[in-house]
Amino acid sequence: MSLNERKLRILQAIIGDFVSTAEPVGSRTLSKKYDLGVSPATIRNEMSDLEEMGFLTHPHTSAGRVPSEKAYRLYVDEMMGKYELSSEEKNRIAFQLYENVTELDKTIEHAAKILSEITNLTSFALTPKQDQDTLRFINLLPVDESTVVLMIVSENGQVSNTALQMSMPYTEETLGILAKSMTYNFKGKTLSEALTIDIIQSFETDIEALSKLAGNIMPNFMKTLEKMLNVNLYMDGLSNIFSIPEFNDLGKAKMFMEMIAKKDDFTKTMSNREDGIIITIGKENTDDYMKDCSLITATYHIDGRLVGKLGVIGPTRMKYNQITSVIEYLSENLSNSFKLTGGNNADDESKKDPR
Amino acid sequence: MSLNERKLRILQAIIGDFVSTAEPVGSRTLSKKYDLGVSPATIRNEMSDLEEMGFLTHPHTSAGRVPSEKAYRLYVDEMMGKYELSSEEKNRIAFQLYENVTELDKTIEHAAKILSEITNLTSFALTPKQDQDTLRFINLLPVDESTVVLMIVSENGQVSNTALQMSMPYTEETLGILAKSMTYNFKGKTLSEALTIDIIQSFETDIEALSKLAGNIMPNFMKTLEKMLNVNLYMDGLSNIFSIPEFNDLGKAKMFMEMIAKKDDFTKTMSNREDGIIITIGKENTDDYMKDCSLITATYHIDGRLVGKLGVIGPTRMKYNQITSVIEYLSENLSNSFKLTGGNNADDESKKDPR
DNA sequence: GATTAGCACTCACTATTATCGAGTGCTAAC
DNA sequence: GTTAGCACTCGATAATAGTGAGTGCTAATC
Repeated sequence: MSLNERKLRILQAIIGDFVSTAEPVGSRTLSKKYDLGVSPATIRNEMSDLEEMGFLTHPHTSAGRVPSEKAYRLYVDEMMGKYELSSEEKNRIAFQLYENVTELDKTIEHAAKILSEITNLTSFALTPKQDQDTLRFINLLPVDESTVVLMIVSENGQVSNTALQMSMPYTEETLGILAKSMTYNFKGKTLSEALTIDIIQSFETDIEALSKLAGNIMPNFMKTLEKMLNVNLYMDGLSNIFSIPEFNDLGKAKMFMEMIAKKDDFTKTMSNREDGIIITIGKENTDDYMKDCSLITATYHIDGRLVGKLGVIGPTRMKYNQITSVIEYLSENLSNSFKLTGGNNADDESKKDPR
Repeated sequence: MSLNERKLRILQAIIGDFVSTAEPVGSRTLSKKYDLGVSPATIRNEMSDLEEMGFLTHPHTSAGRVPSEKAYRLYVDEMMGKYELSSEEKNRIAFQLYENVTELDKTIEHAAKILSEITNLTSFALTPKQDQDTLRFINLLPVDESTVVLMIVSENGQVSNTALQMSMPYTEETLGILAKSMTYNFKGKTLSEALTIDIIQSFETDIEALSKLAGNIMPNFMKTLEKMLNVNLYMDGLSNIFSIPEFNDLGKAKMFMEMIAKKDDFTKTMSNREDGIIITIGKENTDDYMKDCSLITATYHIDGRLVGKLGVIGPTRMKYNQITSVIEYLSENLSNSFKLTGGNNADDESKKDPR
């Protein structure tokens, strides 16, 4: 038994219908809605074959057919035509995204929002892993008698600072020397490399004052480095699950929410996914708790190097073609938007110094 | 008809029972579970009185009684005994909170998490409004030929910086003069004051190079100020709503989620609430969409000045006494934890410079 | 006069049964 | 190979009866 042209057409029609209605589709409906040129009886025979081949299943004897995960995989790999984004979708992505380009994190957060609004699914986005970023410039600035600001600038332009309340005296001069020396020592090292070095050791100097100052500042330096490596997870469209028939029962909705709420696990799973557009359907997902969901993720680049992820999670029944195109377009725009602001500026968020 | 001792005892018993079971409570149950010293028939009579007085309602004729919002209000105002936190609760708050004191935003986020875990409700926390914070120090640092970092330090220790990609030449000297002049002009002004000044105007100088440089930097300066004023909202325990009988129906759960998902509205509502511990029950809430919920919020202080909010939102049936105590204890600890780290340090989160 | 026992009545909830119809699978005719 | 016809399946919906927690009233009791 082979997957001839007609079988493929029928399968495609079933997938299309089921994806939009969420109802098992029967032979009569199919022959009425789609111009297949054969009678329901013939369709029934073909369906029966398709079921035998594993592309369709039966919720129960007297129900219509439902595509299996194997069918979705076939669809995604071979049958899914290119989806052309509507101009409304394109505008939305382009305008709303550019409108919000100020700070990386905010833009990423916003991208997740747009994505969930267009797809009506739950979306998420990860900020780039910064572990390939290298140090470029370190400075220590006296603000007043007891406050020093430690500032770190990375090659990618990440700027981080920490207000230190000093418990020991210092002079502007020693600070300057220390800063220069730190820059000299760490420039060009990746953040993770810098972290693995025994930093305090490496700063033994003969000048006692300097060595003491270094001992004071280094722990904070490392803490800050750690923070610069952080990946942030943003999610949006959580309440969309209530409009998805698959989760139309409290137990399932709850499971979904709980899966999503474990941010650490989720972040890990997502950052482990390969680059490019990746679609995993149902049981293809390695995590047990996602066996009922499909996941579409894409990578976005900044400077052709920094890599973040964004995507959606939903039931296996989803509009793979539309969503894939939207994610693709969005991730391209995201990459571009950061290129374009190049000549301009980039901001850094600020935090409080708890005294 | 007066609220005599016995009526109060009965009312309290009903509230207590209903709060923990979520089931309308009947006279027989009441007389069995609580030692009220009277028969069900008497209780029925009293209940009937309490209903007439507006403290109880009847879902339907043959059901038990349910406390009205008026009853909760009475309970909260007059009958609610002091709830002593269990040592487990205390430990949890104290340890878990201190464990995480690094950066204001992270700590606040963590506080929301602890709160939702202890109360099993949805919690939220707002970072402080910074509008009374004043400027203290402004600096411009050359990083390389085309990159300058604008750094702003506020009196509260907030540190913010922006990596600027310069489109015009500059010297270290002019940068220094401009920074000093900016500090001189803005020191002591609140962030919001600084924002309302026509900043560019105020920087007309006779030195052309300087004036040009200022024109280049000022827009970014203002953007950064705006960001320093931002209030962030953190939420946790969203999936808790699935365990609350009141939301045990998809429609209601959805409404709840959608209400919560409008972050901007929600943030506004919360920051408008008065200081101290505020309990609003059902229709007491001014926002229409919260008419079925109760809200308990508290204020936390930092440096006796900076004020943020945290609280929980849930059904009108909630453990007012426990939750109030937890929130109170948590907000105190939050205020203290920032005092205690005083001698130490405080970090600033870093962001990416998109080029 | 307050309290309580007794009892009829109410009404949500559950289980049971009947009905309906979309859909299949088989057979026989085209 | 395709199709019409038809019996059969089974989930979904509606109708019905039964159950029990709970009330409200009345009359007896303390």
